[in-house]
Amino acid sequence: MSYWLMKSEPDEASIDHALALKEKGIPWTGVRNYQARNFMRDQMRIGDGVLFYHSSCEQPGIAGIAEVASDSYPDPTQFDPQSPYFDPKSVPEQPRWLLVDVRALKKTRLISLTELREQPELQEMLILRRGNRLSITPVTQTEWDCIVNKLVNIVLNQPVNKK
DNA sequence: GCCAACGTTGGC
DNA sequence: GCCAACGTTGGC
Repeated sequence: MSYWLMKSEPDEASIDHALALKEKGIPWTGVRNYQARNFMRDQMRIGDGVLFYHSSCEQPGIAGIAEVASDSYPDPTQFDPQSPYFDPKSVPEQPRWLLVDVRALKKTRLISLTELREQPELQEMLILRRGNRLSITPVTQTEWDCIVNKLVNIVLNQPVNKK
């Protein structure tokens, strides 16, 4: 079991959108980076903890707690010519892009990058590294504990990532 | 809108 | 397979 940080532009899929679809989760469409795809394809497991991050917006930061809700499967938007995520080079026989469903568990107060940078436990966090653009990054147990227990300080009804 | 960082493309 | 040019990301 692992932990992840996943970036979403709130205009497209905010924590509120995700919470509205809580039961089934939201399909994490639009990842078009091989490294991020490989995380979903090779390493994510149902029940993994997810830090739901709002990016490219007025207040970037962690906005909620979620969990991986499905195995990986082909991203349908790659085959849709009307979609901004359409990839003409991908064919259904051999889909290039995969996604997982993400189920939102809790909306949190917004944890800004500034606040994250202040934490000694988070000095090595990938999202805080200069120039990091990866939309999906692994999060360590220490980083998860710091954010969930110390900064957010919430009790999850349904514990993430505990069997 | 700037720009650093880094991924992708394509000519050779 | 190299690598310069170009495109994208995303905080500020």
